[in-house]
Amino acid sequence: VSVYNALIDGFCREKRLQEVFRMLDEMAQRGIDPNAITYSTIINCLSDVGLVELVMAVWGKMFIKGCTPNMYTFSAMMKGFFLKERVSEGVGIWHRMIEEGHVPNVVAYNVLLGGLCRGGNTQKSMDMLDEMEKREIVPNVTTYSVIIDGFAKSGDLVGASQAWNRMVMSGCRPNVVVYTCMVDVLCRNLLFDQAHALIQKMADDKCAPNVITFNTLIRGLCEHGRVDFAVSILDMMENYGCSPDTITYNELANGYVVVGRWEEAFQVLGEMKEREIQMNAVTYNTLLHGCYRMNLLKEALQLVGEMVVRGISPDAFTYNCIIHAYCKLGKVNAAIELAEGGSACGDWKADVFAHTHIILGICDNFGVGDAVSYLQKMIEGGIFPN
RNA sequence: CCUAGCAACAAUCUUACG
Repeated sequence: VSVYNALIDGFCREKRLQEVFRMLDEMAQRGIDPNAITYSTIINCLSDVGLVELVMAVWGKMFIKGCTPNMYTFSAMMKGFFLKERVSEGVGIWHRMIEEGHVPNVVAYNVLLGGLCRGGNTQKSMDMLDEMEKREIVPNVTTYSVIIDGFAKSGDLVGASQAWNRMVMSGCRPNVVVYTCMVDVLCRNLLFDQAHALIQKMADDKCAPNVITFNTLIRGLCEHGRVDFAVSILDMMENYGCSPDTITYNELANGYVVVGRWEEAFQVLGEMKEREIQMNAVTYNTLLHGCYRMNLLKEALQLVGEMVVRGISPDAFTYNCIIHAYCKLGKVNAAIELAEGGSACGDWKADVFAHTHIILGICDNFGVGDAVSYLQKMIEGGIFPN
């Protein structure tokens, strides 16, 4: 079993699901019973890729085979529901775990708190710290980072600060992740100078900022039109011995797009090539979006061509951006053709975003009546309107 | 009794409408 578990774990890390299930079959053929580790590994993997239905199928099969879930299994299950925002089902797993007499550990709590935060209940997750104390489970730095990130995502600086204080009071030392969450919440409150200062402070705290910390600040600045300030952060990074990565440059390109400075956005692409920073689909999608905003159709087509030549596959963002452009130009039929002719588009299938663009396009060009029938067709096609 | 051995948690980029 351990050998198979190790193999399954390897395939899981590479997201090679067919092989994972092939291993399971092979085990059955050889009469080797999967154990809780096997199921936990698989459920965790499926949860990570968002296949909740499959998760539930494996979970059910585990019971049929007479295998009992342990803490790892329950945590992996919860994570699967939470990542899909199915909070009540995740909490249901939690209660079942308790009922079956398991005493949750820190990791299980961290998963639960993360789920509550995702569901918009960050305050509740903060209150759970009391419950943890009662059960004599000591929150760790991950616990606090989950909560602080929850507050950060809703822009709640007061909440984040309270969680931070509680962390410090409990004697838990912040690490780079927690600091980065604080940088994030400061940025969301437009307190860029404080975010900048915090990065300097963390170094004194024997906690070196990393590329994610800087990217967080750069993203905040770019999002709010402060792209020049963002560019200056590159120097700061250098001082801290931190090299910009693909995401850094993608953010800067987007920063220029946001303020309509498309030439400089393209210069970012040039710089990436010069410095041999790997471009990815996001890089091209960002510029593509910029092109359409600025009505640069020739450049847009060139970009798609360059993308393909470099072996970067267009993804849903790419297709949706093209569909959006077609609709804006009144070429709704071309958009529909692209959405329906998924054959030439690899794995891609039109999603809610694509259909929404088309519906808006139909409204503008053919009237609401046709849009309603299109919506009807979309629903019949299994895509639910949001 | 000792030792070894497989699994679970956190932060950063791009698309519609608002």
